[in-house]
Amino acid sequence: MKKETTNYSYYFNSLKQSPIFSEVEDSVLHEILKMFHSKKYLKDNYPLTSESTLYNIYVIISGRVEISVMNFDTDREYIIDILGPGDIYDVICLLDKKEHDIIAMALDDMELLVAPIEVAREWLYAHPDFNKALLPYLGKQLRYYEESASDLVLYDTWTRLVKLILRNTDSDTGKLSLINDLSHEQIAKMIGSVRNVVNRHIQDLKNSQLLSVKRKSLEINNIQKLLEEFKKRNSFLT
Amino acid sequence: MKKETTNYSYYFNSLKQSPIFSEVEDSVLHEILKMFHSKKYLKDNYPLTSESTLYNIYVIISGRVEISVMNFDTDREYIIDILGPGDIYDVICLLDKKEHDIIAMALDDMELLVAPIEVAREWLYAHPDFNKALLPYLGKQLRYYEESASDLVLYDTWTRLVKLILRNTDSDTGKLSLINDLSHEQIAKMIGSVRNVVNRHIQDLKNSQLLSVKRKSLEINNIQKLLEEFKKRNSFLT
DNA sequence: CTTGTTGTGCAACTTAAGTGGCAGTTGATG
DNA sequence: CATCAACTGCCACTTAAGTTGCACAACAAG
Repeated sequence: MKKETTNYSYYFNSLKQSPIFSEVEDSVLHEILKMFHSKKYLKDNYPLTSESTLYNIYVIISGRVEISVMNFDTDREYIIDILGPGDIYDVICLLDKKEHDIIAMALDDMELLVAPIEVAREWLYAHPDFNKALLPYLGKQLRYYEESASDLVLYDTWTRLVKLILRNTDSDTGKLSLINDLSHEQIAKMIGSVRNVVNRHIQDLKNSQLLSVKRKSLEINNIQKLLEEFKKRNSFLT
Repeated sequence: MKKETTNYSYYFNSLKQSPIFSEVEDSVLHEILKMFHSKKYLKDNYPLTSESTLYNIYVIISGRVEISVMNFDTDREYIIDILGPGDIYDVICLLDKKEHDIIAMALDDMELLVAPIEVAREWLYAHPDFNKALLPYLGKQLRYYEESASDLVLYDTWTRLVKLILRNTDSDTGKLSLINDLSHEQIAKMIGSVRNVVNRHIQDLKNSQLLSVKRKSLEINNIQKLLEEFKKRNSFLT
């Protein structure tokens, strides 16, 4: 992308806001942005195929991508993660150069930056700031995946659902973000369960006045009471 | 550790065999080894506390460590991973400096190398070879955790058990390694199930002549037949 | 050799979670 | 504004997986 490109400074500032690029010096960031070009995708499209991530690296500028895996024998699906602005994809391919067989679907209309992944690997050595900022990002990913697996084994579906809700609640406003507009089906796939079970729990939470439920929208009524109920069921988690 | 230390060359060669240090130049590796000292722990001890991993980094020279998490309300335990010679612990703390609350138990008598973790963080920048070798290691970890979570959602206990067995089978000798001497209880905790269920499946596999079972020992009788049975139950995994 | 501990096999049972089905609602689309 | 697809709420039902309990075997330690 050339400096003259329309929206150049918009993309530059977007990168600046990503934790991975924010520590990189402006001059280096201009250097890096040179190698990117922008792409747009519409909601419900599949912008990041397993093939393309072997050769390209993507930075999300706006919109969300749902990353999932399928069992085609049972038609069961598990949403591993939802990526948003500032996230890099696919970080695993960046590290080990192997194919990563997943399904990536756009949850919103999206803007991405794309660059050859081999070039991004060079940045790791040419730009220590980039390298240095990537490591904590990887740590966060490792913790997230590790906790996902642990939760699936150690907690029941009610607890996993409420953990998901609490994790995505803005502590200031008390509003849900990132998952606020998902269907029960999608929520179920995020916690490794099925729509029906999630719906049962949501009805219970609604009946105990803890949640307000509308089509594709959850809202916490009383976060204190919700936390209390959570602790009652899982006393050891303090 | 000084060059004069007994077993210095033994430790040096052990590091050389770890994928993370094998690419590091000898002179640099001597530099690195300077900062380590060795420690021994006996089977069934807890060598790596969550506290100690904030300040220290460990490299396993011999023996295995079982990494697990607990739900103290239900007494359920999940064995996240088993680390062996060449593995670093705790890689997550190395990346993000935060506490990692897990239980690490020695499965064998063990030798470890210990160094201050802050020093190891400096190596990342001082020694590009070390940095470069760490990244694929992190990629492997990410894939492993991601697959663990996916498996828990997408596959039944039989499939998870057989996947565990197959993953730990040496493709040359056909023998089990790493998990060969675990109890059914431990195997269950690795696949997120319970002893009783694992035992049921193992009896079935024994009755179909696929496994030989002794106390704390599993052996595959006919890997071809086992793979066939596996495919029959999970046709889409080719 | 005896004793105690840990691991294994097996059976009866309970239950959380998943399946299937359907009616009613909502919102998007032409 | 009529139609259709997607989402939701609620049933009754099934089942894989987990629980409890116990007898016996293997091994380790004194």
